[in-house]
Amino acid sequence: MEYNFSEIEQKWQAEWDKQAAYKVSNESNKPHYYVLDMFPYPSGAGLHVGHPLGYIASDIYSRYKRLKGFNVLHPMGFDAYGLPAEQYAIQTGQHPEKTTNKNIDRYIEQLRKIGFCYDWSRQVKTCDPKFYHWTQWAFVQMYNHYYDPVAQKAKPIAELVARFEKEDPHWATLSEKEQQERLMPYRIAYLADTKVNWCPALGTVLANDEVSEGLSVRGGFPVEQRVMRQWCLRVSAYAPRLLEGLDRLDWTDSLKDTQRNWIGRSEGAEMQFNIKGQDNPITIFTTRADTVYGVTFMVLAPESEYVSRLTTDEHRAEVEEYLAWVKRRTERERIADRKVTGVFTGSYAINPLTNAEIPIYISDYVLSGYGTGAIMAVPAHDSRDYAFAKHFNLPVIPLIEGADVSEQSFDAKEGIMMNSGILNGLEVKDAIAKMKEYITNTGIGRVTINYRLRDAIFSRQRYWGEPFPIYYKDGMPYTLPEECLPLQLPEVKEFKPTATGEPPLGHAAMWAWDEQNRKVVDKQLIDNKTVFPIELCTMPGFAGSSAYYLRYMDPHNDEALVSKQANDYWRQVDLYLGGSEHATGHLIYSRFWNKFLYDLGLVCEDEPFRKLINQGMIQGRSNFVYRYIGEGASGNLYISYNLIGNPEYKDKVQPIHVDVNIVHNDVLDIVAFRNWMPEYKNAEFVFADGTSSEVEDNPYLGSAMPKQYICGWAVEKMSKSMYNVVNPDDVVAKYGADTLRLYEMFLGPLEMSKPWDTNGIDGVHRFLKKAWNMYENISDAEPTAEELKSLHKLIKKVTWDIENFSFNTSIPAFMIAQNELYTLKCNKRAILEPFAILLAPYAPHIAEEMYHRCNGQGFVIDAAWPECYEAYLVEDTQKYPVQFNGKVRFTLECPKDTPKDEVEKLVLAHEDTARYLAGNAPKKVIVVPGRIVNIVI
RNA sequence: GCCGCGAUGGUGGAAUCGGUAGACACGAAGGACUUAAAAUCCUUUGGCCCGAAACGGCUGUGUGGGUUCAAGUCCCACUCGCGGUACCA
Repeated sequence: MEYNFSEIEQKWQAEWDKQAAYKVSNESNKPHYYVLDMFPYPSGAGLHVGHPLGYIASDIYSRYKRLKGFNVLHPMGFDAYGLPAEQYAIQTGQHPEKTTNKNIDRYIEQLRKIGFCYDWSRQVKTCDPKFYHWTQWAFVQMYNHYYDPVAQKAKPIAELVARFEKEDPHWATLSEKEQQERLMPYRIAYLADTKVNWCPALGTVLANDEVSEGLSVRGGFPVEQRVMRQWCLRVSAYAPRLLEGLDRLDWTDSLKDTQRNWIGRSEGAEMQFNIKGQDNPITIFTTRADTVYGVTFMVLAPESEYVSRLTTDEHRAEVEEYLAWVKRRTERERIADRKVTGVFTGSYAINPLTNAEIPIYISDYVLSGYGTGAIMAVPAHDSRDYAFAKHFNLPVIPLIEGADVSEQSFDAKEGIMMNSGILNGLEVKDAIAKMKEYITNTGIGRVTINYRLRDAIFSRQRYWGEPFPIYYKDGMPYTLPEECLPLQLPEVKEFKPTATGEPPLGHAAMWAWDEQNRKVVDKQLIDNKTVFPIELCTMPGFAGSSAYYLRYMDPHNDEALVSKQANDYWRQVDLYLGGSEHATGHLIYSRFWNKFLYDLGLVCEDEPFRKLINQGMIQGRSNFVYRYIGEGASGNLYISYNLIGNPEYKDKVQPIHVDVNIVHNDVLDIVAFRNWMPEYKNAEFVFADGTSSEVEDNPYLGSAMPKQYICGWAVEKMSKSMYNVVNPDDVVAKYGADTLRLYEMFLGPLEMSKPWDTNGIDGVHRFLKKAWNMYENISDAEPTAEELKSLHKLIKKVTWDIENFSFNTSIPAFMIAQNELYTLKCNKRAILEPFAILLAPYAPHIAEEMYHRCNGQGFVIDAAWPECYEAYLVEDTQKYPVQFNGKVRFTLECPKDTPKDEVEKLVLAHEDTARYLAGNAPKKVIVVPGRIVNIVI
């Protein structure tokens, strides 16, 4: 009976569809479990074999949970807004919606072939007005709330207004515009002039997590700093809760650490330094209050608000020149060229403890966005201050005993203080505490906590994103009424910025808000009395992905993002799978967004993702042919990889990428190679045996055997240009979805990055074939002890593996069990039916067919997970009582038919162990698996 | 620089609580079947050594130390690789 995988897979996929086997209900008396994959951005290239890795893992877990009797929510959708579709639209004029939908269709088709148990009826896509309705709605809520730092939660802006009305007699006298301006800095979604990452090539601003080393993450274009009026989200207000919440999550330590670093909590103190000849002091932030006696200068960030006040007339020209120079530099230049620069302001500060006069400088190594944008410089104990001091010849005062600061600073937070007045003789840790106490008591400063996490810039000067439900009246923003949402993305003639530099929505004709009639109208009607302009920016990519997991709970609800009942039932994502690259972006924003909704009482859990697993990246495994470029080279001759180290070819070959799809087990298909590209049409080879003739005479009948050309290989990123992209469709066509699923898991631990190497897929395919063959003539006979042992070993192992996400080690267990059962010629239903159920999460199609061959009723996906009975696993052993040195009596457990002299040998072999055990008097210790030594004294 | 992770045969990897290192698979070599090939099946496969034979000996998990009756696993120092982050005061 042949294993016809494509027939089996098509049959069961159709059957599951027909019976809506994966449709999930929100009403069930079963326990609930929510398994989620990070939804993909549907790129034009389609899925490659790396994408499904996490999906397969989560699918296995979902199916297992279902077999364990849970009502499992396992949905899939699409993060449909994104730059590539818009860039493509600018180049080709094709509407991004069209290309996006096309890509989504392709993704769905590819995903369906792999046999995932998604409830497709719950599919979401972020560019659907029914979906972004709730993205816009959440934004409106953020606009209408402020963060109360005392209560540590978001509250309606109306409460703030009420407070102003009550406490501030001025409030009533303010104009509406003035009132709005006053409220703006409190709102959770607010407009502000901020320094942003502007990417000229993309024509948009980017969030911090979208920039890496001065280049945009998408596209790698240079980014520069600019001050612009932008929508921002007050993520920083949630920093303490985002940090604290990590302790309650079942995430890996490395991911939590990444988030902790990104949030960047640091305890320190703000201190005030008086300015010589001025009334107002300046405030600095430091974590080293203990070093205040060693301050020899102060430094301001170039953008600091103190700069203009502290610059004296005689230094003004020099300062302005420096500021202009700093402004001209791109972020990238600043990172690449880190030489010491700076300029003296002409002013002096007074050290509050020593009363020394210390010069105030400006330098771009101080950042305006962190702390107060001004520092006290302690060159002896900070390497950056040290470099600055050396460059400008400023004094260095060592504060820690025994620290040599003649060559470099001593940055470590340890040692005994000296030259430090009241702190002398104290350990650094105690000195910090004492100085904090001192400055608090004297009013010089106060203890504060600083966070590195900044507010998220929420505007994008792009077309393909969610429009802001905002219009402008008298220069101030107003939200559209909630019942008018969603504000649909309008059509535009062009996807580029307008001639006047407005974002692409500037091209939209129907883009004005008629306040009285509550509808979108032609922008020519704008009169700023009843008809107003609408916001031209759109929301960033993370807007739609921040709460999508809630939408799956109740995807067709037109009244709310998610109903109270649906949210109360599913609560939160129990298991979330995705790449670790989202650690500082999506996973922060989602947590923030969820906490905000929690504050509003709209969701019942304040953390969205209880357990999170990062699957590793699948890298490409490229293959190479080696073109001969030595003497007399025709440019047409390719040397087999095993020969390129030989003297005649060494350093005379050039590696060339070859399509991995025409290479099998590193052996090149030479016919396919010649047909691959015209330039290889006449390719000639030196084969693995060192000869050039393509065939070998066959001793039988003189027919010809082709010879082998071996390709080299390397691990690289999976990409078209390296010709190492493997398409899951091809693998499914050749081996079947079940083999693909099994093999992706077999490749290695889920969380590790590893190259995709098709070599070896035959192994798991063979396993399925062999397993399949056991299901030919099924008997009702009673299983033997051996058969039961084999099965229950497998149950124990596979159950453990799935619960611990160690999917890769299950496949060998299946192979071993299959082998044992095959050797026992086992064809018994009592064994084979549970075997099929165990296999079902991994290889659902073949398992379904196997299950039905055992006369299983219904679907295998609804069967009950078999239970492991330890009684079947007991080793067949016998106990031998032994005397040792006349003092210690122990029982040796070993296989039943071990001869007597063998037992004695075993005892002697463990003499040391026995002696040790006797001395420490333990009860029972495993010496060697299967041979247990019980010591009784 | 800082934080995190990793290093085991020709290859991917296993060893789940400190207890027979190399499971399982690929590849390779040899064999069976076959006119031949594919498919399938069987044997061998970390290295070295002794031997007529073996349930034989030695060595072996990046390097150097340590703890332990026992270390791939724990501790210290280092080397290399990967990922994140970077003037965060």
